[in-house]
Amino acid sequence: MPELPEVEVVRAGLERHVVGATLASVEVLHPRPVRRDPRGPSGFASVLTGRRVEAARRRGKYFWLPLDSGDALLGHLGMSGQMLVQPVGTADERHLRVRFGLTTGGELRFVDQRMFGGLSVSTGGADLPPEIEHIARDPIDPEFDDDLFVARVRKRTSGIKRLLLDQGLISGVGNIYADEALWRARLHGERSGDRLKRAQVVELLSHVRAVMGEALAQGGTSFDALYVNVNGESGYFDRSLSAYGQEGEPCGRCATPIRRITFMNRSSYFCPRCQPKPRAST
DNA sequence: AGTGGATCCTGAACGC
DNA sequence: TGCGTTCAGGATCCAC
Repeated sequence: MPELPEVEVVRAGLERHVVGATLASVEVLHPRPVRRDPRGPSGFASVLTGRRVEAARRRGKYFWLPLDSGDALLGHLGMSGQMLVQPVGTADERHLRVRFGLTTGGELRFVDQRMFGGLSVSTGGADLPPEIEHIARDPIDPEFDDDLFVARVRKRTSGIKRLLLDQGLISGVGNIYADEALWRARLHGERSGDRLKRAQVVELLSHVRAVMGEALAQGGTSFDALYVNVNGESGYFDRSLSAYGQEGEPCGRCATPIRRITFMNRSSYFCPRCQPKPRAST
């Protein structure tokens, strides 16, 4: 489940291994991953063929490769996507969806089991693809505006976990790191934004940064074989998790068993003692 | 405009 | 053994 640290590892891998190469061939093996591209699979392939990759950039969990045409190849890994650079002749991965032949030798491959991710060509999107203009900066971005984030959170009545997952407010935070940051901040995810003190939101933001920073230092999180970076190497961070996936395990602070509840059709893990559920009036 | 729930997708894990 | 159900979740879509 790639979150921002994993996507940054992928971006860095693309920068190192793909920038400077020309896409000599493009082969779409499944239409779904290019569903966002209005050109369709064949148009996607033809507009990319022969283009040179000039950079590798990222905002939140999106990455894009500006091209010598002024367009950009925009991508998102979804839940299970991978960008792999493989030698020519490497056996096809079971869920190989798109293959790019590179003039530098080797192939860039988009592999995605569940196909929540995808690729598309953004017209004139070299600087910031218009498709992702609504995505906020991430908290690692030097231009992230802390005061603006705090102010916006404190005007919203949604639960703080939903706000952390709102990519228009803050990008790059997924389910796992949201739970970890909330545990560190001792906040229940259902606490409404407008009822949090300014200092509570500031502290929560610092925990989000810390969790991301630790994951980035370790090369991203991996919980199963689904996430692999651009070279096919998995990152490991899972031993550091305090809340996510820890149902029934003792809280690291107070030893109360961690609980799991369903939220937005996914799981939320929290300590019922350190992170008390808000009362209806609070 | 903000809110909250549904939806997409595959395959591993689970229950009977 | 086999078949059906549940679960995982990022981003988008939609009704209110």
